[in-house]
Amino acid sequence: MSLKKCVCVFHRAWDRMDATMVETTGEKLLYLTDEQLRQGIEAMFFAYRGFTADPDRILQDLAYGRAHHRAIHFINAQPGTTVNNLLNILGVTKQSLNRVLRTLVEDGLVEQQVGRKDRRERHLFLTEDGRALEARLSDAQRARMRDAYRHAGSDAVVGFRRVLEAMMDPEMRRAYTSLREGKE
Amino acid sequence: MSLKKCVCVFHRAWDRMDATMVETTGEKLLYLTDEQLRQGIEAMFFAYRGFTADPDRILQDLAYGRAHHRAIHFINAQPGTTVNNLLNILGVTKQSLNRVLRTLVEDGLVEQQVGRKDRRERHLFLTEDGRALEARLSDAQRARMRDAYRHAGSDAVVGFRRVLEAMMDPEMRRAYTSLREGKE
DNA sequence: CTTGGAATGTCAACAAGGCTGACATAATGT
DNA sequence: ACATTATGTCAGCCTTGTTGACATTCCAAG
Repeated sequence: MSLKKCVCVFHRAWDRMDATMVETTGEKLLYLTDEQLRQGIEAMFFAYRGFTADPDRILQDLAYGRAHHRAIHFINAQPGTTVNNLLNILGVTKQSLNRVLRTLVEDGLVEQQVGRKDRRERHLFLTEDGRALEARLSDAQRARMRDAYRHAGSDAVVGFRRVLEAMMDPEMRRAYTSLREGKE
Repeated sequence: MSLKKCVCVFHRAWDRMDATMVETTGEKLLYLTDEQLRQGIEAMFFAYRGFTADPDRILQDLAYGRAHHRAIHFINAQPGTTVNNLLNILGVTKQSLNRVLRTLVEDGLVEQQVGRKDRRERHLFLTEDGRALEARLSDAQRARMRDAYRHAGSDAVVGFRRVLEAMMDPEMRRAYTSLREGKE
C-alpha cells in the first residue's frame, strides 16, 4: 500500500465528533469531512430514486414491479442464463425469484429451455414481447443516464464509475465484471 | 446551450440498433454507446446494493428496515422537521411513513412535539437512543463511502457527485440542495 | 361568530415482494 | 444404490408500499 495516511479528529459546532481524513496519493490531498460523506450518502439516495423512477412508471401500468424489471434486465444481458445464476446476481431467494419468473413466463415474456448438457437446468430467454418490454424500460433508463452523463461531462463519468465500482461488495463486483466481460 | 451535438446510429453485431452519441464540449469528446450506458446502469444497481448492505445488517437485528433508517437519517439531518416535510423528502405516503414513525416513537427513538405555531403539525426529534442508532448506522455507511472515495481518488469523487446530482429528478434535487444549504 | 373547506396526521385493511422452512422431482455424480 | 444438485411449489411471515375513512386543527368567507 503506497499511500500515507493521517487521520485528524477535531470537534465541530455540530452535534458530535467529526473525523476528517487527510490522505496523500502522489500530490493529491483528499479531505473527507463527515459532512461531505453525508452529502454523498444523500446524493446516492436521491439519485437512485431518479434512476428507478422512469421504469417504475412504465411498470406500474403493467402490474409489474422492480423485481420483474431486474429479472428481465439480466435475462436480456445474459440470454440462456440459468435460474441459479440469476439468483446469485439478483441476491434474492429462489422462492422470491420464482414467483416473479412464473408470472413472466405465464405472460409470455420469458421462455424456459431445459438444459441440453444438464437437463436439470432451465435456461432463460426473453421472447419477442419480453425484448420489446426490455427495450422500453432500458430506453427510458438509458435516456436518463445519457442526460446525466452529458450534463456532468466525460471526466465526471469516469469518476462516477470508479466510485460506484469501489462501493460494491467484492462478490457483487465479481458478478458485475463478469457481466461486463461477457458482453465485451 | 454551448454544446454541439452529433448523433450517429449504426448497426452492431449484437441484437438491435445501438445509438452512439458524439458530443463536443470544448475539446472533449464523449462517446456514449448503449453498452456503456448499460454498464452504468448495472454499476448503479450493484453499488446501491453495497451502499445499503451495512445498515441493513445492523437493522435486521433490531427488527427495523430501510424505511426506519431513512426516517432516522432525515430527522437527524433536520431536527424539528414536520411529518409533511419528511413525506416530501422520502416520497412515500403519509400512512406508510406513519407506521414507521409510530414504531420509532414507541421504541423511544423519536419524539414528537406538537407545533407551537400550528398545532396540527408534529415536529420530529431524535432522542438520545435515536441519535445513538443513527450514529451506528451512518458510521457504517460513511465508512463504506470513505473507502470508496479513497479507493477512487479525489477527482473521481467530484465526478461521482456531478453525475448523481444530474441523475436526480428536479424536485429531488431541490430537496437535496435545500438539505445541503440547511447544513451549510 | 359560525361554519365549511383545507391541511395535517392517525387508524384499518390490503398488496407486492422480500424472507424461511419443508418437501417434491428430476438429473447427475460417485 | 445413494447422496447431491437444480429447480419448483406450498404455506406462512415481515416490511413497506398502497387506498379509504376519520379526527383534529386552522383559516377564511359569510
